[in-house]
Amino acid sequence: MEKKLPTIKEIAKRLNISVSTVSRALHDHASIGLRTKLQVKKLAEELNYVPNQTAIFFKQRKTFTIGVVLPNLREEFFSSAISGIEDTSFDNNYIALIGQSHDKLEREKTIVDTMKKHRVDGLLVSISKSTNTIEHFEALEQFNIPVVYFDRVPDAPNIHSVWCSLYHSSVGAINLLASKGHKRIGYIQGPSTMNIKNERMQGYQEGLKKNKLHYDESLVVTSDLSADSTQAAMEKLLSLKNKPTAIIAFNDYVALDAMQFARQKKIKINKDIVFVSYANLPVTHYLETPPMASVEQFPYEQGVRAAELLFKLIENKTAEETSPFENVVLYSELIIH
Amino acid sequence: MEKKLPTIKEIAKRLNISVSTVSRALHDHASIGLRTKLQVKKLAEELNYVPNQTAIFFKQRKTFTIGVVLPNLREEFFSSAISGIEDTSFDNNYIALIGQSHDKLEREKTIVDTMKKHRVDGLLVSISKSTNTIEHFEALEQFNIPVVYFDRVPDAPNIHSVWCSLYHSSVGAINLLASKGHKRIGYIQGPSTMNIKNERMQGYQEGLKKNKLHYDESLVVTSDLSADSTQAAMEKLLSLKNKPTAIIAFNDYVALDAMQFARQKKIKINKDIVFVSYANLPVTHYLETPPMASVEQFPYEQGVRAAELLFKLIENKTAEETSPFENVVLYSELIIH
DNA sequence: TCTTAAATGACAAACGTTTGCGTATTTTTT
DNA sequence: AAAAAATACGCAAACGTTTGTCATTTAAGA
Repeated sequence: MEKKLPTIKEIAKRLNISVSTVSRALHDHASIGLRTKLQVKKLAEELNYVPNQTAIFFKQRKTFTIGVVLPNLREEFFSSAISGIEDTSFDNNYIALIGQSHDKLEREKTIVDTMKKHRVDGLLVSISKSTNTIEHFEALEQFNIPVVYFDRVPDAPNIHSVWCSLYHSSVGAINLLASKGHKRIGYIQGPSTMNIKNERMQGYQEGLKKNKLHYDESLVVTSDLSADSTQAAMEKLLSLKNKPTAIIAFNDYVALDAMQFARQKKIKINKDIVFVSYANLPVTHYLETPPMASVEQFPYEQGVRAAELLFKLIENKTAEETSPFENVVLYSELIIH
Repeated sequence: MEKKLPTIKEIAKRLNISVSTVSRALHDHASIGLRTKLQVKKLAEELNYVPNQTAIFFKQRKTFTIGVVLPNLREEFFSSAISGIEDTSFDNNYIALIGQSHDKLEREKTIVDTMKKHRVDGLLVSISKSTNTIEHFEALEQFNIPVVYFDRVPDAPNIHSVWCSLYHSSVGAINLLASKGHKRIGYIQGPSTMNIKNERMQGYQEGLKKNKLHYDESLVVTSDLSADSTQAAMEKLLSLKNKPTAIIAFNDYVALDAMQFARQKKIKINKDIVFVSYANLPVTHYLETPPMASVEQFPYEQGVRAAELLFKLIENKTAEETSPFENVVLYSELIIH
């Protein structure tokens, strides 16, 4: 039996007053007498009345819900980010809907569609690897749904975004390595399909230049981030006549895979080859031979800032102000282990 | 300007037909002529019409939304679980709202309240460490909102749950260690406040008995799971006149902290002391000296099963069938590294 | 040609709230 | 004591859909 929940109407009927009076009484409206207010509240309590938010959402045209779409919740980076998003949402009385694109454009589109249907008040997005168009996000403008991109930000004008700049830390990594005497510095880069700024590479090149080191293309290899691919990339580096003595890895996982492979090849980590990587995952602190340094990208903080920006946009929207495009840049930090 | 979105009403007006006709046309109802259907669909397309789900949710009394409340999204265990939950929700056309209790009962209650307001169709819960009552969940029954607990399941009757049994793997861990000749096996247990079954301990004791080993209370120490607390626990174990040669740790993080502390004390991991722990985090595979074995608890799978069960309950509810309480038990696996 | 049935579509109620406006009663002011 | 103001509440519309019921048109059967 789908038993009906108590409504405002029910209360009105029992008390023989009108629904509007009940509604106002519940909201402590000034025009309702004290006696009535108390009566209404008492009965509401007794009946276990809870306002039907779906009705309210519908009427107010506001859901206090935001959508978060990102590639994969299992990646520590994203789960930290969403943790920040959830905390911020909680503080602002919003709640978050989640969707994983699994790096598939089609799925990303479906999710956006679902969230649109659910009439989210705003959207937080970290785009998938295969996202080569952001039309599906831009279409949300029609619906007055602001979008804030974070971390994996599309390279497009007129967007709101929060991301973490890796440029100076990348330069810093090279400085660090150069100061230790390294001259041959390899770089395992990520897949090129990613439609985002390539600050790691820019920093790498700039760092080399600053330290008067030669940029050698053979020292740059690519991994699709899978273990196999990373191994293949390492193999290339290790087969060079002039091997690198230091390697910068796209992220900690790549570094871990690379280090494991190196160990198999009887190479001593932090002696024969040192590593620097990105992300600064907590686990690296437990390693006996951790990467020499890691670039912290503050995922939690990014989540917080992105959510804050989104809420600002949502408020502004209601206030009928058009806000200019805002792009928040956090600065990564090179953490030396 | 809050520009109004196109509605069914708008379409009706433009086409000079009634809203009901438009609605039915859009739903391919049999009683609408082909001509009209095409006309309606064409105009809907042109206007970029999207049905207002909040109106539909409201009317249908169904939101196709589920709530997920768990302690912390940053923990790999939970982020994996929620990944499974999201994948399953996606396949079933549901979407998930998330809330982190941060192991605080008060916050857990607030979240449940918010989700109730949002009229979720069901709830997935992994209780917080400080949850000593489940009244706030039981109250959802009134609202016809089914609840499925997963992993951290309260020790209460008449609930639906999905969890992973650790008993046999715990026994198995002792068997493994005993077979390697270990006679002094320490155990770093988790906080006792957790209101859930203590299968690790039961397995520990049973394993000892089976292997005719003495249960020595001094070999059992407690950590609140923080690094400091784990270190203190280790200190106790290491200060015993008769030190353990093997240690079972509450989870991988505890093991990692313990191992790090042991290393500082110049103890050789896997030589002087071996570790066995729970969770089987991917990162342990990258360690030079990983725990000897780890108990895999299948968080992703738990999420999937819990979501599946919840959807079943939601459907049944609509079908007016009362389903008996269902408790799904997955079996952990002792993974030997 | 007349009756009947099928096809097509309009009307209106309902879902639970909020809110602008109007009205009746009471209180205050002069 | 009459007028003005404050107090307390009801009426009805609106938000965007879906759906049961009823009315009209068209086609088909005899």
